[in-house]
Amino acid sequence: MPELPEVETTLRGIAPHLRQQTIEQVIVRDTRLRWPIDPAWVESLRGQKVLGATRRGKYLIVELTRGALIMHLGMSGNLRWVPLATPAQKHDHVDFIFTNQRLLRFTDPRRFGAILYTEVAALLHPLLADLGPEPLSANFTGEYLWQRARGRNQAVKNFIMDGKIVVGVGNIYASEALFLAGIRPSKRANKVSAAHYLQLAAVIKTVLANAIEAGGTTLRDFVGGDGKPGYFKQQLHVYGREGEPCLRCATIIKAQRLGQRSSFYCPHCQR
DNA sequence: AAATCTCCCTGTAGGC
DNA sequence: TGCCTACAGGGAGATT
Repeated sequence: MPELPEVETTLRGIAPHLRQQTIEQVIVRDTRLRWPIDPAWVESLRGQKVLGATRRGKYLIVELTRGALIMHLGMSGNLRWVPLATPAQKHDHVDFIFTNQRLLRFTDPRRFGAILYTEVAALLHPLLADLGPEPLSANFTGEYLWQRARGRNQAVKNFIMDGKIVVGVGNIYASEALFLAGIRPSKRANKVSAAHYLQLAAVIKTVLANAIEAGGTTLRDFVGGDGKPGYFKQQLHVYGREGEPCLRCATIIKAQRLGQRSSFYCPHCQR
């Protein structure tokens, strides 16, 4: 399921062939994504040139001559290059065809994903305007996390999964980062020490960077912009390992639901 | 303001 | 084999 590393992997896969290309045609087979796709702006895409592609949190932004596409992969989405005229399969909802005869295809079985168009600066869009810092940027630090945690009584796992605090940390990497930092997921955010937040910020950066390096985590059906799966699953320490021994101390990994999400931790390594 | 809850959706796994 | 149910989860929006 796409978290920040999977979105970054997608971006890196699609970006090289996007730049300076002109949209020739957009085929929408199903408008029913997170928000319905509006046929009015779909038509306005024709003839627009791609100025660049970026990422903000888990949102992909494709800057065009007169606006920008904002895309989200949701739970099960992927965006990848396929050979022109590849027959559309079930859940292949949108095709972008460029004048160089390349085909960018958006697939999303669960349809939690989104494709939006904005004529103002994408970063000012309501969905993006209030997002927290990028975890891999220099202004995301342990000091910042500790400051934001003052007065926060929620579980630290939910705290770091809040996009207003920091973007891109989803359920898998939150569990992994808390394991690597030795912090129990259920610990109240305002009870975590400043020293532990320094650790936490550092491991969030490394776990995300390593996952990007591995091409993301493919649990079931994720593929990057080049259509290939990611290999970070092999490096997961606790996620999905309930009942199995901790890789560090052999204590049995436990699962616990926090904020309607399953969380995994080692009772011995994480306090 | 902060925290929690509900909902959107389909594929898969497990029980019978 | 098929039917049924539970579960997975990003995150916006509503509610507490």
